[in-house]
Formats: sequence, C-alpha cells, structure tokens
Amino acid sequence: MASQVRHELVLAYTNQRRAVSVTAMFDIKWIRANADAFDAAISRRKGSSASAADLLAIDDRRRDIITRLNEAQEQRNTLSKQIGQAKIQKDEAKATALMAEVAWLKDFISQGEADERIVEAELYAALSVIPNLVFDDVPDGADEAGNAEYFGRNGTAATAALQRTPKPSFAFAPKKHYEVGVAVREMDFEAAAKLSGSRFVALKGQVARLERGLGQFMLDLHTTEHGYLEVQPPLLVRDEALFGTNQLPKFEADLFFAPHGDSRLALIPTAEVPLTNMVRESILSEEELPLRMTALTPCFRSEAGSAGRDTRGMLRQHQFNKVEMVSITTPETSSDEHERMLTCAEAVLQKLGLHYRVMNLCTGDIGFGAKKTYDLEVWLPGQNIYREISSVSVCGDFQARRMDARFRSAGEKQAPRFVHTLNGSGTAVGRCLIAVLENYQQEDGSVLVPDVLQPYMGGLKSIGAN
RNA sequence: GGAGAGAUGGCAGAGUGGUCGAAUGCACCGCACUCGAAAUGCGGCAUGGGGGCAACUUCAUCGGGGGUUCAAAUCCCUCUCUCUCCGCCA
Repeated sequence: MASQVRHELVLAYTNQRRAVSVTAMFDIKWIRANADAFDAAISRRKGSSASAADLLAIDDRRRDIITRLNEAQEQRNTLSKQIGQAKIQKDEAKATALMAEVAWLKDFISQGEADERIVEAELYAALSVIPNLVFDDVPDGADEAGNAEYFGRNGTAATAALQRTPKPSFAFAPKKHYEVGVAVREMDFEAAAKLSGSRFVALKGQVARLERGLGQFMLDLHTTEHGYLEVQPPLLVRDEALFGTNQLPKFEADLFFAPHGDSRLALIPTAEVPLTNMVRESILSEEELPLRMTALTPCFRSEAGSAGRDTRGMLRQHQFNKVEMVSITTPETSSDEHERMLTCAEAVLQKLGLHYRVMNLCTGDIGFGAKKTYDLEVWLPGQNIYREISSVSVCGDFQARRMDARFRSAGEKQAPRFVHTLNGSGTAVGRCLIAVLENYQQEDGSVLVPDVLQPYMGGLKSIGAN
C-alpha cells in the first residue's frame, strides 16, 4: 500500500469516533473459522471482491503485532512497578538503574503502537466495505429481473392476498400522475425548479392536503394498530450515524451534507438512519425488545448517478416524505419480525385499496446492509407498471455491530449480544400520492379520495372536480 | 455567540502521578439462615483484544482522540456531550 494512502487511511481511522472495535464490526473471528463459507457467501454478492484469505492475512499481521506489543508492555509494566517500589523505599540508585533498563522499551512500544494502528486501519477499511451476507432463500440474480414474487411464508399468500385489491380497470386511458387534471394545477414543478432546480416539486391546495393526509394516515395506522412508537428524530445526522446504517463509507455520493463548524451534518436519506441509531452504543435489556419505532420525515437524496432516470413527475425527487418503521429485536425473533413488518407495510396499501405485489429481492438488487429484503411494488396504471413503494429489510446484526448496539438477556449471566435491526418503509408518501392519483383518477380529471383518507380531508370524497 | 463548571463500573459516588481496573453504597446473581419471605451474613458481579484444548494468563479501556512520563483516572492539547449565567432567537 502506498505510504500516502496509508497515511490518510490511518488519519481517517484515528480521527473517527468509532462505536465498536475493528474486529467486532464484521465478525473476523467468524471469517477465520468459516473461511470457505464466507467466500461462498460473498461471491453471491455483486460489487464485492472481498476474500477470506486477504482479510485473514491482514488479521494475522495484526495479531502478530499485538502479541509482540503486549509482551513488551507487560515487561514495561513490571519494571515500572518496581521503580515505584524503589521510589517509595527511597532507593534512588535502584530506581535509576531500573529506569535505564526500561528505557529501550519505550521506543519499541511506541513503534508497536504505531504498527498496530496502521494494520487496524487497513483491516477497518477492508471490513467496512463488505456487504452483508444474504440469507439462503434470497434468489440469485444480476439485477431486478432476478427478483422473485413473494407469496407469503408458506407460498400460499393466504390472508394477505385475499385482502389485496385487484388490478383496476379503466373505461378510459388512465393518465400519468403529472397529467391528471388536479395534479396539473397543483403540482408545481416549474416554481420548484426556480427555487431549487430539478427533482423538486411544490404541492399546493388539495394535492398538498392529500399528501399530508396520507402521511398522517400511515403514521396513525402504525402507532395505533401496529404497536410502533412515534418518534420525531433529528433530520441532520453525523457521519457516525450514517456509518451505523451503512450509508458510509460507500454511498457518500448519494447524500446531501450541510457544513457545520469545521465538520458537517448530513440530511437524512431515510428515517432509518436516526431511528436505528437511537439504540447505538447502548445495552438494552431483553424486556425492552422488540423495540418498534416509526417516524414521518422528509428524506433527502442526491440521487447521484441516476441522471436521466424518471425525470418527469415526482417519482424520483431530491426531497420526499416517507413513513419509516424500525424494529430492534433479539437474534431469535428477527425473521418473524421481518414477516410482521411486511404485513404492516402491506396494510397501508390494502386500506388505501391500492393494487400491489411483493418481491423478494435477488442478490443483485438487494441493498448493502440487508440479509433479505421484500419490496412492495404498487400498480401505477398511468405508466402501466409496478413501482417500488416500500422496502422491508432484515439486517441481522450487521448494523448493530457498526453501531455497537447490544442487549442483555434477563437473568442469564452471559455477555451482551448484538441486537438485530430491521427497517421498512410504510410507505413512501410521495410515491403513494402518485399511486392514489393514478389509481383513483376520473375521466374528468378529478380524483376520488380513498375512504380511509376522507377524515384527513375534512370529509371530501373527491378533489379537483370543479 | 460570550463566560464558567463538569463527564469515573447497571446506578450513585470516592479517588490529583507509582501494586487503582478502580474504595464505598445501591441494584443484580449464588449460597447460608427461614415453613416461606423480609432482615442479616458470606461470596460473586465491567468491556474489548492477544496467547492457551482448558485451567488460566496477559494487554488495553475511568466521555473520544492525541501527547508528556520509566509509570496517567490523576498533568498537557483537542474533540464531543451535559449543566449554569449572559446575549440572540422560532
């Protein structure tokens, strides 16, 4: 490794406030004991060239340095204590002799500490960009074409499917959301562009109210029927929080940052960041779990690299509202919680009467930190496609390790274990607005208000009919 | 924005350079006493890393990082956070 690169690596490493030791971040002990399994698992992931052999080579060097350093420190500690004894006994001659004896260890130790720092920085850099390993039932695939429709745990789609709204049919050619009459008047892309550039929108009047009502409806649903605790989190967060939920170090380009003193704060790309990090650097008691939190927040995404995609309408914006659900669980319950969270997200679409399907994301499409992800894709008749409106992921202990979030079992005298984390949108409000506009549009350009939203619209049954 | 005070184990709270990883109290766990409980007594009770099959041993950690020293909870620098007062402000 070039020395300049190494220098910067060490600097970045030592200046960062790390929540967890380098070896705990991604279980290097597990890799050591299961090298083949690691290589097999990581090879399913696109975008990672990590290999157990490379990682363990760094770790072997690290352990070798530590062993030699520890021996020197032990010697120094022993001699230092003897010096202390001599001083207490006023035996200056003996103390001076001992100090001469220990002198050479000083350089040896500081060199060893420097070496340790370098090798830990290397290991840290290598481990921090390894994606989570996925579950066996995640389908293989190169891109979204490899995703598999999911019909429930037993493959029967039993209850959920029965409550799903069938794909609607129209007696006229349904318009895209930004062409629907009321939206044409009340989705002001031009004004927003003057203020902020492309990928922003100003909603007005009844459409603005509808968007607000949607967010309120979702939040109320999760807090009253699904047992989630409402949280209003900070919308600006530190780098450490972003590291915890794995936006950093790899996906910095997707974020907006605000300068702050000599540092910076990021605008949250999703409430997953603040909600999940609520438990960072803490040891929960098992009785507190599962901890379920939800929030309605704006989300900010730079969308670097997606130039030209979805430029029309408000499908892909730099700013949008989203209701997020986060669960903190024990390792034993996280998979059940994943299914549960999926039904919580589905409930939103079912109550709104929106047609959708559930996809089990394949290895080529799943996110960096997830072990398994279900996407809810809502039907957009104006565009004649299914579009992602919610993503529900189980992360295992991947984020917990990055945050140092653990729990202690009641009674049992064992060391604290890492919690498991899950996150899911329930749902993206902006995209849900699109779905309502397209699915409930009438030929005259007005839009019917879904029953469950009418209380949030002052009883209005339709908007834009004037 | 200005001035000052702080941050020690699950909690409270001692400790200002030398057997301090850290007194004491509370909480918690085990045992004894009890028909049972309370009270009492005895013992245990941090995290991470290295070595070892293990018993065990060793290193690091007193908010984070860096430094001085043979030796740092204790001295210096810096960052973060908390509190008090002043100013400003939704």
